[in-house]
Amino acid sequence: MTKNEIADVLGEIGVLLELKGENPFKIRAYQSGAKALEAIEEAELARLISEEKLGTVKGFGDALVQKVRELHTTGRLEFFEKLKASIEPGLVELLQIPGLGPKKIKGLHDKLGIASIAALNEACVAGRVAELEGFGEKTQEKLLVGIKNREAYGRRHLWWDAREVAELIVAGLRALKSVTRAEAAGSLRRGLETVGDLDFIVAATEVGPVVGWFTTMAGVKEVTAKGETKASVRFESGLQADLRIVPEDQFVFALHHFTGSKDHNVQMRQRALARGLSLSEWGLVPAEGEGTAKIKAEDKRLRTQATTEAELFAALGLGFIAPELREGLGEIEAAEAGELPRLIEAKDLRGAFHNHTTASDGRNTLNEMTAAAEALGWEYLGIADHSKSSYQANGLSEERLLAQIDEIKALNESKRFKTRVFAGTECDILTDGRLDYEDALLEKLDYVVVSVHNAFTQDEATMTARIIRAIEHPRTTMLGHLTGRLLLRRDGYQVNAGRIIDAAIANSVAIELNASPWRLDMDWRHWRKAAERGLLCAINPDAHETAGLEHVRAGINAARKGWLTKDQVITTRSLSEIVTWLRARRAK
DNA sequence: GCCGTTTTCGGCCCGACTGTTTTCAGTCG
Repeated sequence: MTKNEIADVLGEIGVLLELKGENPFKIRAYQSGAKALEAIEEAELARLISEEKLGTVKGFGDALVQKVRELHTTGRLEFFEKLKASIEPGLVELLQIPGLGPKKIKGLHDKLGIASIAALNEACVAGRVAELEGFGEKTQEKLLVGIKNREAYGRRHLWWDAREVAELIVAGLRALKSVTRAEAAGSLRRGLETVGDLDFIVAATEVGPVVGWFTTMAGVKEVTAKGETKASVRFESGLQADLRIVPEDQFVFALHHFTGSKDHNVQMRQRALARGLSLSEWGLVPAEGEGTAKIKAEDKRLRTQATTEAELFAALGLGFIAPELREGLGEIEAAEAGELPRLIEAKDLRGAFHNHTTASDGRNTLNEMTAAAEALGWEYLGIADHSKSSYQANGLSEERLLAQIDEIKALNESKRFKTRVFAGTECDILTDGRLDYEDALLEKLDYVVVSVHNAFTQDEATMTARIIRAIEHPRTTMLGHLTGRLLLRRDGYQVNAGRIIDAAIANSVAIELNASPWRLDMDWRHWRKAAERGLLCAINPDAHETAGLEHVRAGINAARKGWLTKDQVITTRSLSEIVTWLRARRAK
């Protein structure tokens, strides 16, 4: 069984144990085990298991080591199967209804036999839920609303879309007279590829006008909460936004708390406790110990003062941890050791390689795309239109590609733009791993991006071998979207990422971080280790129109989440360095 | 189930909110 499949099983065990009313810390152990597993590479896991070293990884004790080993070697886990059989499958989906946790679900199941959302809906409508002990009219009403909202608004939103909305809201909040500070927090600030809802933290001298503006801004469909210090609204799109207003001296603590992630916060609080301090959204105060009086949060003399997050981290002996790194994946240890990466920034980018024009399925011409790249200050723009087999995308025949090469050559010679254009292709990887053009034609190009666009249902071994064969082709420069996933729409094809990364490193082929907001592929979770081992990243917007070039911003985000530095990203290099790099690759 | 400058047991992050109760359990972030 693969690493990700094992992680899924561990996560599922956590959910099932939750429904069983198990010890929350046991549940957490499974969940953190699942998460830790995701951060390990496939081959690394195999090595740890065969050398019996998995137990040395933080979070894996005897029980988890045994279970992971059983799953890895046999693909099954008796414990899991028995557990699954002991719980009605419908109960799991009930956890998705806000207000329902394991205890209430157990009550509903034991007393009313409810084991599905449909059955819950029926019981609520019939008024049977309100009669239960521990439930009431209001709970019943809330559950009905929750069921309805789940259907209408249950989905997450692309980071890109959420960011657009959030930037307008932050600007609006900052423009209010009583607002001294305003920031977006949550998974949006951490740059996660999809966002559940928006969180805004505001410091203000007066609460009323802020809540008033927030609940009446354009696009608000429904005000779901409105109080003294917080408010929640829902937009037409289904996106929900929460506002929290705090005194100025608490702003940094609230911002840090609501930025999360949860795992990061847990580790930060543990660290605080180890130093005799208690960290919360309200501040950093001496922890209550045996026999000491309860610390009043209002006692300012005891509170740590911080006006920036850097000061908050410093108070716990840490360097500033960028929001993108706050996933509880080792950033605190790195900060303590002074080994945080100097993360790539948007201004570091000098160009990109994977872009389309009207020659295939793009919506802007070569000239328009080049003008747009020049406006962004890019030193170079790579054009990689689809190859002939991508018939649905108007892929280029040999003749048309040759004509495009000439067109690009003429454009460069005309010196019409400061931006240098490279002639490339997004060459289909055929089902058996061969490339879609003959070598003689590929020779004429500055570079070659290879991508999978068909036969998505091949099994993992076949797909992996197919891609590796393409990577081993001497003319291949970089691999396009590793999995072909479309966020919130479809999963990627099955690939063994570890083996493909190995092959790319061995063949000096870069892997693309496709910056299209609905791709962000290869996933940020792979990048840290892959880059440490020497894999080069190319942040490519996969632009199909001029506006699409700006998607590199989403790619920068994902790269930062993957701990990438400027040096690890080829598209930060200058034009002359790129020319040298491409020439060296062609000579290999 | 994990873990150890309070180490092999007894902790494990913290506080608000809600709805239900009449002092608090459950849920949420």
